[in-house]
Amino acid sequence: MSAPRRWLMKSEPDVFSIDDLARLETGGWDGVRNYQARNFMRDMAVGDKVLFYHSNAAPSGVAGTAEVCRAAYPDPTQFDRGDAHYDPKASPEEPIWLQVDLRFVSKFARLVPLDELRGMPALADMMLFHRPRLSVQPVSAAHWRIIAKRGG
DNA sequence: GCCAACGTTGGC
DNA sequence: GCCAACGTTGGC
Repeated sequence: MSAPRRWLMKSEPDVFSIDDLARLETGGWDGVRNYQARNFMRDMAVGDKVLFYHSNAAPSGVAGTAEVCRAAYPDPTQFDRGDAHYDPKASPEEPIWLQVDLRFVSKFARLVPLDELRGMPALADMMLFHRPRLSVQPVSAAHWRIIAKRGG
């Protein structure tokens, strides 16, 4: 088995925060409606490590870590007419959107804010800065170590 | 297959 | 809440 890969996944803390994941222990990452983000989730395996990023927050930044506890499967909200993420083009026979489930691992002693990440030359090629709207993205082991150290 | 219009993300 | 960036849709 290959070493677990590393990812960054964004969530608005008003909707679902690191504290919510800590309380629930596991959570489903549904509602992703972007093809590139979906494809990254398709590549995930159980045990992959995830930086939990708070977006649209004050401040935004990396709040903790999680791990993939269930590999990609069809996101049921795409079939639910009453759901904000309903997709009329999807069907149970031909699903379009995927989700993974995450298990809480750690909450950082301090949130590592975006502007701090941005100020670090060692992180300059993070996808976070070059694909600012991508909500699921890979993270190198080196970048992971730097960020986790900052989080305490 | 181009590209304008539109909708959404996410920093601030 | 504003709005820039950018992904997606749809007319042609």
